[in-house]
Amino acid sequence: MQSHFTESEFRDIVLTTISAIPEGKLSTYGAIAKAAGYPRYARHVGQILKNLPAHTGIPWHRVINSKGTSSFAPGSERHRAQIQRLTNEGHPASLGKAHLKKLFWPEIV
DNA sequence: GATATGACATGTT
DNA sequence: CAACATGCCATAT
Repeated sequence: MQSHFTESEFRDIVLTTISAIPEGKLSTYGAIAKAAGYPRYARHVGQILKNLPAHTGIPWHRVINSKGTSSFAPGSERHRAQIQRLTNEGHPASLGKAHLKKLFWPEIV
């Protein structure tokens, strides 16, 4: 696969995939990458979301790391925002791996 | 090209 | 459970 990123094909499919996460469910960077058809591109999923505008329809807050935690620096604005929204959608403050597995979203678009 | 850097993941200590 | 080590791969310097 060489650099698909030039055409932003990867970016589009990733955002589409994330948009498909049902409310109340969660997913991880790795799972999104995989579902999008790019295994091992977990870091890049993060890179894409990082450059995402603050106000967007993309449910970026439903994407967390494999530990079940927000991948932000504690105390940062986005970190709180994510936790806030997740709590809002009915998730416990601290997500264990078991919990994460239950609410996981493994579907292919 | 070489090195450093990431909203990551997984396996060992 | 936490800290560390490796693997991963595009981007930036």
